[in-house]
Amino acid sequence: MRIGELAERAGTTPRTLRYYESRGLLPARRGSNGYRAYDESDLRLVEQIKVLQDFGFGLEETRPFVECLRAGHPEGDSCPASLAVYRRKLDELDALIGELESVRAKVRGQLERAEEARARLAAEAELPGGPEPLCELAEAALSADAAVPAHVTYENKG
Amino acid sequence: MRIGELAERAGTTPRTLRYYESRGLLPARRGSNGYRAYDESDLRLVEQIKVLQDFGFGLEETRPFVECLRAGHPEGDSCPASLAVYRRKLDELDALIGELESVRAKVRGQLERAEEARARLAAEAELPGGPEPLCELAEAALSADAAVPAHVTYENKG
DNA sequence: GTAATCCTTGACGCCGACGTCAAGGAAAGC
DNA sequence: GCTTTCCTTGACGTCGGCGTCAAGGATTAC
Repeated sequence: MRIGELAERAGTTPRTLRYYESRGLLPARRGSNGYRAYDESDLRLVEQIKVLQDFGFGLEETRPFVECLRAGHPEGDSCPASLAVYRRKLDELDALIGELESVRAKVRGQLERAEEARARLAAEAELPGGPEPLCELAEAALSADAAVPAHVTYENKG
Repeated sequence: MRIGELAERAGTTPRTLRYYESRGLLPARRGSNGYRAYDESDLRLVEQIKVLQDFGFGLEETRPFVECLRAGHPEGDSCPASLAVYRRKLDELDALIGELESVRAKVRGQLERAEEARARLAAEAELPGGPEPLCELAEAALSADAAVPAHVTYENKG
């Protein structure tokens, strides 16, 4: 099997497979014409990498699984090193999820506080003798130096 | 206030502040010597950006907050555009957290399955007439072509 | 005065996992 | 034989948010 077929069967691209090879994850035999030659076991390697990538594993983290398979084990996670990666990833996931939930709570708190503040301002505006109700955009336009910035200069690009 | 002082007071670096300016987030007046000149209101802008960055907001997502402050509003989230960003971020966070929890469940399942498989193999090895207990590493070393790859070729680096 | 520190702009580096383009050889269909 | 498709290597581009270095001018401390 050549690189194009392996890529198609694995649902990826030749470029990706060459990249894996460059990282030492997917060594390839060569035919007499210089073309890379793969077999079914290579398909398993690529599939293993794909599954882990979908889990959010970095390429380096897939290495123990790939080497486990290449060593002849039935599954990529038949080796202790792979299990260690699983456990480390679970810890990372727990930490990350915890942080994200903390952030979500804070953002939600900010949103609620800001909405309440706006509601208060709106209520005051309704009251007789309240402040002039200024349009959001109009307010911005009132101060001259706060006009739309036309200077947007991107780095290294003009 | 010059850029170094503002950076220090905001807990960031001059490079970062120049970067914000290049993105149109933090316009700076200039002194007669060409130095950037900032005041307390600029410190508020930078602090607003920092808070949102800590929440995981991208720089572009902080723009409505910064423009809101620059328009003279009391808070960066006093404007509807900022609230919209809050809501969008909450949705993104919910989606992301959900995905991560799904991945965590899958990884945990994989870990448990793999641990169970190893336990079964260990138990079989204990039984009389069971298979030869092969060392994890020894097994890998047995197949010659699966030896440690010494070819690790990094892209564009040798 | 002079050395140390601050400021300026410009430009390249970094990380990760590839995408994309280029120049050229091999293979496959007709 | 000819065209199209596939393969090869090499090298630059992408995205975000800066870090870091370079060359040179301004300010400040002593």
